[in-house]
Amino acid sequence: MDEKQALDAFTALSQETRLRIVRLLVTAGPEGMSAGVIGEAMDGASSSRMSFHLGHLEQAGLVESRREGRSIIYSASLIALSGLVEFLMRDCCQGHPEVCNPAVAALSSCCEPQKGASHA
Amino acid sequence: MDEKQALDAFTALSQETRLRIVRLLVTAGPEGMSAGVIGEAMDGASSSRMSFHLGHLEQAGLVESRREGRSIIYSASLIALSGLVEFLMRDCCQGHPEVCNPAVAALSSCCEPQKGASHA
DNA sequence: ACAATAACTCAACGAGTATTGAGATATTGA
DNA sequence: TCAATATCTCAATACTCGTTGAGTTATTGT
Repeated sequence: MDEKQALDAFTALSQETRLRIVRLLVTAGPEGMSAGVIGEAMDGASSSRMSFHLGHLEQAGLVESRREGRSIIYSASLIALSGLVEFLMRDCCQGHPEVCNPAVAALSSCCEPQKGASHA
Repeated sequence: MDEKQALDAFTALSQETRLRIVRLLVTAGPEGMSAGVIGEAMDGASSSRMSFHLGHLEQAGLVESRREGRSIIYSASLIALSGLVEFLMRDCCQGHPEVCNPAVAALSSCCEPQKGASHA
């Protein structure tokens, strides 16, 4: 994750519809959701609007897509989201681990950390 | 952290100068840096430009300021950054902890997690 | 092949944003 | 109080972004 990628990701996340899409796809997990189903969840957004935002998110690397029949299925890229978090918080505790730990605790609360997870 | 706060934060982070300021302040820790010193680190940005971006970041809740003599000292709000991460990644592993752990590992690598940290 | 469904592409409009430069406010030391 | 330093405020400009509506491409079942 370099600065340009991070800027693209934050730009993508700074728009209401796109932020909602990403959060929806984060909860949807690896199976993802079709563009049409996502559009209905976004107050019935038009197809061109969904296409614009989903394309934006894909170009920013935050979501991935695959075709399944007539539908295109989108899913969140957890790798990209992790990289973004790491980019933003890198070197957050130079000499002060206590100011950084709230972020670790917040993210750890999402799921039980497995001690075996490798450390990029 | 609600949706509006998150959108403001991502908007603030989606601009090159502001993203650099936040990352600089994250590494600077709680002591922070003066507006002038930050401006010099931003390729000598003009004072009005720094004021605009620092004000934007403060309004978004990502940085805090205090006056010290003639200078105004800015520091990153780790609480806000943690809240943002948690908002983005909430419910990231419904039934699939393995897809969420890379994010935890990325952030944990920032500093050694202390097992005592309370879990918001 | 044809019709229906799902999603994408494109051009145009209106709204919001970053930068600049000049000027104003706050603090300090002599 | 005066000059110097540090930062903020404001108006004008150019730039970027989101939405809309019409049209296009891809896939499926008959």
